[in-house]
Amino acid sequence: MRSAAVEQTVHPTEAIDSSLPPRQRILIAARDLFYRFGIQGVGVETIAETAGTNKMTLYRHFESKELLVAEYLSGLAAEGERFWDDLDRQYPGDALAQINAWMDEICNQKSRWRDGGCALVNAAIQISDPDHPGRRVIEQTKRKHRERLTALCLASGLSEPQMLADQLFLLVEGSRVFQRSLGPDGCACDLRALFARILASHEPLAVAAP
Amino acid sequence: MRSAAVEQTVHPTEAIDSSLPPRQRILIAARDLFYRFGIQGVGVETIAETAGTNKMTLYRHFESKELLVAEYLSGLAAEGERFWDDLDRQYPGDALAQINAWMDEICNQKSRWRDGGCALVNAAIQISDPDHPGRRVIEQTKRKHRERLTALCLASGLSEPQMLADQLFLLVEGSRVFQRSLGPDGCACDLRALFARILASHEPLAVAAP
DNA sequence: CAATAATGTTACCGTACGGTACCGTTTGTA
DNA sequence: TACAAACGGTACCGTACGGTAACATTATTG
Repeated sequence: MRSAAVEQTVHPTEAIDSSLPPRQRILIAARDLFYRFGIQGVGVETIAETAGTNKMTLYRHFESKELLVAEYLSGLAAEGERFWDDLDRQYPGDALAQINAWMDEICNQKSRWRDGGCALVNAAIQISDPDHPGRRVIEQTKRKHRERLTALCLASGLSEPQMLADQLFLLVEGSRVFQRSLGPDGCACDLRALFARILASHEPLAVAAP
Repeated sequence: MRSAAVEQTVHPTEAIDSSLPPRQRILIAARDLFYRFGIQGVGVETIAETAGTNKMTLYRHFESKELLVAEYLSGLAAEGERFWDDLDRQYPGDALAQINAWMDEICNQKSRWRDGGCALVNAAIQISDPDHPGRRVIEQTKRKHRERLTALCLASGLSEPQMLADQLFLLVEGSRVFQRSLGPDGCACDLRALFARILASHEPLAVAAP
């Protein structure tokens, strides 16, 4: 990343709360910058400066850039986990409601995810080294998310639950990555309609045409 | 990319036909290396050496790395276009057969695409600069592929063709990117079964349970 | 206050990269 | 054979990056 790219950006990385401990500020900065400019597109120096500190302090908290990346990804994983847990807490025992809430959350992306795709997927593509410590995090997290959705579908009483889960899961993965391919102005597909259609086609009682 | 990474790779980039003109060899090398190690993960020097030439000759044929990347992407786009054209030539007028052949091709990935996801998607994620000359190629190509699939679905006589197309398209995008998130050993979903299920649910005559 | 830990500052090292200048060598072709 | 175009080789420039050393400064805490 040319340091110029930081300055000219529309979101100049709104100042990070300077009362936070440096380590946390660094993670916040890393999260923002890695997501916007890519892992290889951001240098540690830029991260430190964005965090209101310097490279030395960064290296006192993180052994290497690789491990900083791994912790960045772990943070995303934890956030995802929290999201699923909240769903379960919000609609306990009601799998279908949880699925619907999950879909709503996906459609209202702007809040939790920005329009640059799934950060874990992006990282998976930006990290070519198979031994990178972040890869484990990505693989485990993605696997777990799929399993949680599968469990919900199984509990929902809908037909062919495994297929339903895969269909929904891949649809979301595809939708987010397609958005990224089209650029910020490219209008993607109508996810809400697709969700509804898929759910309907998995209704346990076969709904025949009138 | 550490040059060590090239040596230790299992596929040491099987030698490129040295009778080809340098420009073509460079594009072949670039295609292989960009795909395996990422665009930012490969230096021009490595590309030139892999192509059996040197950096100077590379810069005699390509103004900059950016433009080399753009041409790399254009090559992928052209190949995709050829694929769709071949489909139409192979099953002229039979949209459903073309759709099925497309699905087969996707499922037999290993031939045309390797197991590292769609190169265009990967590039879209690896290129953060919105003014990169490769972005136009990516956006146009992805849009066009979606349109071609939509056209086929419209001509197929299946119900709700636009939704069907989006469902299939996003499913494929998601499947390939999910594979990348899981790593080479992670078993993905059963695409064939999902395809069949989706097609069945779009049969124009409502098929009721017996 | 004293002592210790955490942070800031600056300078630096080694390496890799994108890109270019210069010159020698091959190749094709009139 | 002669000449021009294309190619190979090498050295180099400027910059950026990951990472470290050494020291000054501030906070904590007893």
